[in-house]
Amino acid sequence: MSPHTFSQDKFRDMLRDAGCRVTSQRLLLLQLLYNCESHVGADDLYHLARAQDPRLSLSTVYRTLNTLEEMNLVHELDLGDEHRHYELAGKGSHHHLICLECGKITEIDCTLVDETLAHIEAQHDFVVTDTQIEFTGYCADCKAAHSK
Amino acid sequence: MSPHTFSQDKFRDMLRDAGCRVTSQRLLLLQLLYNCESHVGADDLYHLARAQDPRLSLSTVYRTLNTLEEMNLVHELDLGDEHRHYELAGKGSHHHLICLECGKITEIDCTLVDETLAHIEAQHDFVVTDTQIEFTGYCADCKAAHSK
DNA sequence: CTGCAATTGCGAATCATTTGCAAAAACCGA
DNA sequence: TCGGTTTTTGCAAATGATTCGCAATTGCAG
Repeated sequence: MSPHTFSQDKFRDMLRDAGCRVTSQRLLLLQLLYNCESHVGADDLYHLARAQDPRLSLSTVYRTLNTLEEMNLVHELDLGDEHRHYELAGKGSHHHLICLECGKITEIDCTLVDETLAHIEAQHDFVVTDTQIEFTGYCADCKAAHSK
Repeated sequence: MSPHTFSQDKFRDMLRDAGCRVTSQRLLLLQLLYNCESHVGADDLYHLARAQDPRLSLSTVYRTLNTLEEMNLVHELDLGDEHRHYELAGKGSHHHLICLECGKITEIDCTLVDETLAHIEAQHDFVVTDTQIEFTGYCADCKAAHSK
């Protein structure tokens, strides 16, 4: 039993409900995404996964991530970074503060966003299915150093 | 005189003020960015530019875009798309509605955003230098077709 | 006008992500 | 439980966007 093993049955059901096969690779990746405090890159996930299943390939990580995205089990984040990040759907918000100096990414929660969203939907006759908000700048630790 | 030729002198000054050399390539690219209704990809810009200067290279487009970004004359947008988009700083907001069906990107303006921003800065002791907000979903034209 | 440093163009390199294909697994029904 | 069928996997090679090395060209200060 690895640390933090989550009921595999839940993942099994999620996969079946979405009409796709339950494989050990998919279960493992879901498990890892679940254990992650927040978003991970495909490559990070690959290395984490290899620790438990050394035969798993990077293509499988990408393919699985795409599949999970299509069935809305994970969300894809396009941070300003050079590669995509992913997070299990339902965990945390999709709003981030990105520090230009140290690169730290902080997840934020903001009630005003819901209001904004309602406003947008009404005004533009648009159905919003996903929201991504990023504020780039300097975090508390770095802003002093930078303003100098 | 091409249509919409904007005072090249202004661009010339912007470049000089930023401490970099004024080249015909940079002026051309700035001009094109200025004429664009909104954001363009590097490749789009390359093709537009080749129409006027067939010897300009794609590397130059990328290099120029990066230079202009560093001096804050253009903003880089990371839409969910597979490649980056750019827009002249000061033009339009950085908030977009992206339709998952037809791919149309609509720029939006939202006053609530400023409020949200002030809130964030205060609460997280973070200095925001750039904001990027994306709402993904289905536009007026596509939502009927999709909900079926 | 001259010389040096910044910029360009070209092609080759890189990096993340995707794809083709044969082998391996999962699932459905008997 | 056992095949047969279909989906998934692993591997290696392909792709597409972006960057880099380097020699040739250009901008600009003196």
